[in-house]
Order: sequence, then structure tokens, then C-alpha cells
Amino acid sequence: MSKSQINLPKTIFSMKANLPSKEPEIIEYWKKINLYDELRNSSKGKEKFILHDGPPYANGNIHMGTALNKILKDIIVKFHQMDGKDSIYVPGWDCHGLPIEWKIEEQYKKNKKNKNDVPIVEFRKECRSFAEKWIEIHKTQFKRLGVIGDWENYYSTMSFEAEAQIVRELGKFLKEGSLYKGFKPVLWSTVEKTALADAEVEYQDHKSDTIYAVFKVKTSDFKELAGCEIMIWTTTPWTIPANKALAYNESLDYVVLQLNDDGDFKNRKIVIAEALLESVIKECNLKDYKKLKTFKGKEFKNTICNHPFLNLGYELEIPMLQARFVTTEQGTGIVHCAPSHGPDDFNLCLNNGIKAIETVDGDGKYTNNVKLFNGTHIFKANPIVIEKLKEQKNLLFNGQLVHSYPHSWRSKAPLVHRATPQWFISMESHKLRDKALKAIDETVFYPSKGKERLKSMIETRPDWCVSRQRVWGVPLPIFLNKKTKEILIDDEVNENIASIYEKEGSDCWFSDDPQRFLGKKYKAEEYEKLSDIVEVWFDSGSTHSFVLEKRDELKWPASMYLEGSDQHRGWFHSSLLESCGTRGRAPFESILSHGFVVDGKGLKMSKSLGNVIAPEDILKKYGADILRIWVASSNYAEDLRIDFSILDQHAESYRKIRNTFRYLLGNINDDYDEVDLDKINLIELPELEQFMLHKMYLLNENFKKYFKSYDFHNLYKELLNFCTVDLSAFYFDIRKDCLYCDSKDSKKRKLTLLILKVILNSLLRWFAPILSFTTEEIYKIIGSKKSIHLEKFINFPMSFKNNDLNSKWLGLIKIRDACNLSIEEKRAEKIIGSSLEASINIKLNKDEYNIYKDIDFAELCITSIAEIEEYNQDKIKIETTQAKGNKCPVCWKISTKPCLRHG
RNA sequence: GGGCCGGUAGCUCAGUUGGUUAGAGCACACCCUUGAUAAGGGUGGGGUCGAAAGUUCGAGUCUUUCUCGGCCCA
Repeated sequence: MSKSQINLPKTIFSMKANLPSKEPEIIEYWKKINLYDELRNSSKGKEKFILHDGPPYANGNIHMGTALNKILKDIIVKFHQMDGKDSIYVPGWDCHGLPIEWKIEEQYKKNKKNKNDVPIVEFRKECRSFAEKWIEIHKTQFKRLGVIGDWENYYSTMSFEAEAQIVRELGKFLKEGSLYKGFKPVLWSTVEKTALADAEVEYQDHKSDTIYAVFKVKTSDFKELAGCEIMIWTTTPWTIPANKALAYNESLDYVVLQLNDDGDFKNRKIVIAEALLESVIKECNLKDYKKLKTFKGKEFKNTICNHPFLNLGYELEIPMLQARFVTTEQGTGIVHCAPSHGPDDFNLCLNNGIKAIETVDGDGKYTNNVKLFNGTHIFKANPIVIEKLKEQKNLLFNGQLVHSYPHSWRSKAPLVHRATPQWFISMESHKLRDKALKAIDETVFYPSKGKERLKSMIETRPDWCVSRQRVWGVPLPIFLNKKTKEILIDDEVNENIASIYEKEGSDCWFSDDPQRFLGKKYKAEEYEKLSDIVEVWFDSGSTHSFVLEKRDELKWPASMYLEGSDQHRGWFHSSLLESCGTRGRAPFESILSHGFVVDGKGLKMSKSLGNVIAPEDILKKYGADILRIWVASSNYAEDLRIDFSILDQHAESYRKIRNTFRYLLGNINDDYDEVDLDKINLIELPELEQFMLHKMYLLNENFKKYFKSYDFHNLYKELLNFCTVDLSAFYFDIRKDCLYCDSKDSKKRKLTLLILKVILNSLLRWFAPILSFTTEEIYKIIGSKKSIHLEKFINFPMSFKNNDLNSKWLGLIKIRDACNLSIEEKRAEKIIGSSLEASINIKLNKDEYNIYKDIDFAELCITSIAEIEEYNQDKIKIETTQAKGNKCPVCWKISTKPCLRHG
């Protein structure tokens, strides 16, 4: 007659999780048992699932986006592993590129060291060790998140084998002929004779010459333009000799203006945007003029003009092109375009088949591509251009303007956009665009909208510029014949370079005798060795070649690429192009893209808003499993919100899950033995247990469905609801009486324990990919293998499925809900407190009565007494009264008779 | 500025091809329990579905505009 008679749950699994301190111990454990190797050994020969890691940049601490990305990858890798595949994850890092180069330069600045005094090879060594340092830091941070992968054999884009393979990949484009030399404007300093990156540019005020110049219409579909002159305004008169087009905006209104003031322009008709009419009149001092006509910009279509220097040998056709970048902020609403001297101009012209050429050399002098000005320095050309325009009577007005203008951060000299020689991979010459578009069609996208996004980018992108005028990267392995200016294309040379890099890396390109790379076939003095490097997107776009193809344990193409949605323009994009160019198909079978991490209000995280949360903060306060729940429960197809109140809620759900496990472990007293599901004798089980097995069968079906579509937030929700609704508030609550108060040799209690074990085992596996730490903690108590992650998902016997029983019990639950309502009424009236103080009387119609007459509603509703009666009304009726009699001190049930179980 | 995507209870999410009073879990409130106890159970409140207009017998769902937010580009 005491507590000794009841079987209270007992377990070493604590209610308090203490994840921040427990998780690192589990990481140590995984290290000790070599979990990664165990996983590989356990799944030898199985079908492979290869999630190819998109390499993060080896620079700076990880942020929430990185954590999201890695956890999502880990969850997916673990799902496939437990689904019976050999699911291999090789993490990688992107190492070359400007940001690291920049960091080293900053250190130089601090130490008053000049980059130019340091040999390139030494500088590159510093970049390399900088990247190495961050790889190590990242590794620790990623492991802390619970990510399992081949950390010992990670890949990096700066490894010798990667550098070698990048050379081979470029060799394929070279050999094919799709890699060509072109020109593209970059910000250029004529003082330092070098290109500058955006980060090296300072904006300062600068006084520029401004001109209003006219281009005479030569031909047009729009007859009103006959005899008109299109007026432009520019702050860089020296680019007029390089003019190749005029840009208008089809949505603007334009006017034809007749000028009547005395002078060169008397009786001439000029065209400008209507919105800019007043400012033009004011600035050009127009007194006598007449508006002849207003028309929409779209009428400019197919209009060709003459160059203002037509009579000086510029016999060019200057087309008018539609461009959205034309605005009415300043100028005339028509923009003069020199593709060699502006990115907008360059892109617009390129899209219209006008390529940039080298018009200005490195010193800032016009090349012989520019008539009349050959050899003149551009900074001295403005007065000459203005004079010639005047002479040709094509200058309406010139003045000066102080405005913000780019300058070199080093020399403070003004910069110009200058078309420089660059190396491009053609989108068209070998049908790269078509191949890529076809490859996109053959790829599965999660979410599906990613397909359109990538497609529209590929459809419109220009040729791929793969050269950079930098030092920290793979040198572009190109030799030019000094005489013929032709590219040297020879597999042997390319392979020679690659094999040298494979042994010692690519630093030698900058230090060794070029003859070493050329071999014996060619004479070094006849060739120019390029000093450009390969742009880093080509590096990372090639990872499939030096990781997936080169490693025996992996496969090509990858099963999946998974990155943030910004990588549609980044890694998805470059990998697709690289692979389609060299192998004719995508290097991936599927792409999963996730949104961005934003704060609780949906705003992006920024220092200025003060809403940044670092993964470290979360790990310290909650632990990785809470962060993993956040990942699993968020819909990655959209942006993912996070703040401490959101995490609090997930921590709350975690507690529910943890307590569910604790109840299970406590009742089996941490004493687990594997249950053979096929050997469960269903007929022997009470209906409630059969119903639970049915529920689990259904849940598992949904689980598989959600997992197959990577729909984790719905999957997690199902699992959580199962814990709260089906287990905690239903099954566990009902079976407490049996578990606590029945004797240990009771058959019913034994069967209940059997089902608890099935539930425990199932939950453990369902949750393992998400709650990697907590499930391991539990598995260490009851498991037989070294790790939960070595287990597989369970296949439930079809016999568990019982639709008839299901509909019967769904009806029962409805009756139970009605009973609860009735009990609650009496509780509110203070007639009863606990439900065991209640006696319920249930009246059912004939049909329902016949179905449910044998059900023990007292057990189901956790009351002391329950009567069931048939009556002739349709609607169910429940009456609750106070149970009469004495309370059994053991099971607390109230009865007028002695307790059946406890005397 | 342009392209794409998104906005359903305080939070995380469901809402099939337009069709009853828009759902779940958590959180919250109240009650019960004190044998899952820094736990557990019950009941309940809470939404002008971002805003407006339109199509329709009928709109969270379709169309347009606006607004807010995100990504990419300029």
C-alpha cells in the first residue's frame, strides 16, 4: 500500500539537456569512434548519394547563413545514409581571390610594407597560409554544429591537384576554341598602369569638362526624325572618338526642337527628352526655339546616326539602342555609348553585337584604332575633342562640372574605364548556352522555382570573362606568339603545366623560366607568357572535376548541389557552365537552394540595425540541436527568420521531444532490447496498441514522402505533433495507469512496454538526422552499435496498417474529446478535480453503441467509472458526476468496491 | 531603377483544380494534477489571410495596382 508497489519511471536520461556542455563531449566521442570511417565501412557497396559541398570562402568567422547551409547539408546527408545509401560528404573551401589578397595587403599597409617590393611568390605564400588558417577555424566551427564529413580529406581550390586540374579544364576550352581574347572595360589607373578592384577605388570630387554634342540622323523608320540631330551630354568628351552607339529609353517622351538663335545651330532640329527640356534650355542658353513634335522613345527603333566626326574620317554607322539605364536625372535623355569606356556601354553594345576594342593603351594614350587621336593622352584630349566638335559645328555647348568621381586609393589619380585585353569563354561559339539550358531542363530543382531563376540568367548572360589582373589565383596558362599574336594551343604544353602544378603548385608560373612550361617544342623568347590569373568562379566551377571525378569514393555527376539562392548566379551557374563546356552536361542531378537568414521581422541582418545573431551565441545559449531544429522547422524555400524569441519556441518544442524520450526510457528503465517488428503478434495486442502501430505506420509513410521531397519543415512538424498529440496527451497519458499500477508480470503491461520500445526505437531514428546530438545521447544508453548514425530507418510491416481500426478509433477519440468537455464543465464547477474523481455516463445511438460497447472508456478517458448506454437520439450525450466510493491508495481509482488490482 | 521571389493567429507552418463558420503545434489565459514534476493533463481566447480595386453566384486561392521585405543585377 505504498509507492513501493508502483512502477515509477526511472532513467539516467536527465530532463535538463545542458546541450552547450554535452554536445562537445559527443563530438569528442564521434572523433574517438571514428564515426566517419565507421559510416563508410558500414555502407560499402551501397548506392551512393553525393552531396557535393559548395566551398565557402576561407575567410572570416561563419555566420548564420553558413550555419544554415552546413546544417541543411548535414541533415540531408544523414537522411540518405539512414535510408540505406552510402552518403558521402567531402567539405571544401574556396581559397583564391581578391578578398584574401586584400587582407594581406591590409596587413602590409599596417606594417608600412609595399606590396610591390615583395616578390609575387612570397605574397602568394602569405595568402595561402591565411586561407589555411581559416580552413582550420571553419572546420572546428562546422564540427561544432554536428556536421559529419570527411574533415581529414577536405578539398580546397588551392590544393596542388586543384590548381593542376583547373589548368587542364581551361585547356579544354582553349583546345575547343571557345576561349578567346576580347576587350572589356575595367577601372584603370593610367598612373599606376594597372586595373583596380572596386574596393581600391575612392570617390572624390573632380572637375570634368561637359559637352552637349549632336549626332545627325542618317536613317530612321520614324519619318519625323529626318533631318534631326540627336543631342547627347557627357562628362568625358575624350570618349567621343570611341563612340559606337547612342542609348535611349523607350518609355521616355522625346521632343524635336527647332533652334532659331543665331549661330551654328540656327534652323537646326535637335532631339532631347521632354523631361530635360528646361534644364537643357537653361544650360545651353537657348532663347529662341520651337517645339515641333513630341514622341515616345520607342520610335527611335532602327535609327542610325552619323558620328559627329563623320567628315574627319569617322564614317561609322551609329545605331540607337534601347537601354533601361537611360534616365532623366541629367543630360539629354540620350546617352553616348563607348563600349570600351563604360560597363553599361559595354554590355549594351555587346548585346547588340558591337564588341569593345582596345582604344586606349595602358599609359592612357589612344591606340591606332582611334583615328586622328592616335598617341594623344586621353587626359589631354578633351580640348581637342571640343575644338573638333566646334569645328564640325556639332557642339551646342560646353562647360564644366564638379562631381564625385573614382580615384585610385593609392595614387589618388583619377581613374578611367578602359577596355583591356581579357579572356572570355564564348557562350555561342560552341553552343555553351544551348548545352547549359538543356542541362537545366534535365536537373531537378528544390524548390522548383530555382529552375526558372537559373534559366533566365543563362539565357541572358554575356560571354564569360575568366581573366583577372591579380596575383592570388591560378595563373592563366596561356602563351601568345609574339609575332603572330596567336594563342599557343598544344595539349602537351598544357599537360606539362598541369603536371608541374600537381607536384609543386602554381607559384612557379611567376618565378620560373617560361621555357620550363613550354618544354622543348617551343622557344620561350618567341612567346609571351600571360600574367593574368583565372577568375575564382572558374576555380569553384571546376570543383566537380577535381573532387567528384578524381576521388574514387565519389561519383560524377553529384546527386545534389545545395547552396543559398544567391548561388544561382554564383556556384550553380559557374559549375553548370564549366561542366557543360567540358563535359556537355551539368555536374549535378539536382539543385537545392535555400533562402537567406533574416531577423525576426524579416529584415536582413546588419551591424547598423544591430540585429545580427552569430551561430556562436546560439550554441552557447541553446546548443546545436536547437539550431538544427530551427533549420529543420523553417521553410528554406523562402527567407528564414531567426531571433531569440523564435529560438525560445524551438527550445520549448525540444523540451517536449526530450521529455517524450524520457518517459519512454523511464518506463523501460533504460533496459532496451531490439524488437523484431515482424514477430509482433498483432491479434494479441490491445486495440490501443494496434492503433498506435497503425499511427506509426502512417507517420512513417508521411516521413518518407516528406524526406523524398526534402520537405523538412513538414516532416519535423509531423514528428513533433506525434510526440505531443498522439503520445504525450493520448497514449502515454492513458497507459500511465497500466505502466505504473499493473503488476510487473501483467501481460498487458509487458505488451505496453513492447510498444514503448518500438516507439522509442522509431522516434530515435526519425529524429537522428535532425537531433544528431540528443539522439546519440539516448542511443548511448540503449543502443547496440557505436552510434545512432550507423542505424537505418525502419521499415514497418504492412500489417501495421489497419484502416478499419483507424476509423473506429478516430470515432473513439471524438467521444473522448466530448468526455473531456463534460469533465471540464464539472471541474469548473469545482465538483471534481482530477479526472479520476469523475464518473462518466456516455449515451450513444444504436449504431455507435454497437461499435463501442466493449470499449473501456474509463481507461480511455482516465476516469474511475465509465458507463455506456444506448439511446434513441443521434447526438452523443455525456454526463459527468463525482465518482462515489473510496480511493485506492495505489492506483487512485475511486470505487465502492475494493480495488480489483490492489485489494 | 530593373528582374525574380515572398507577405495566412504572438511564433513555426498547413490550406488540393476558387466552394460551408480559414486549420495544426507551440506560445498565452484559466483550471486540474503533484506517481513524466524546472514535468504532465484539460478547456479557452486569438486571424478584416500585407492593402485596394476587379473577375465570379462565390476569392486566402485568379487579374491589376499599391505597399512592405528578401535575393540578383544596374
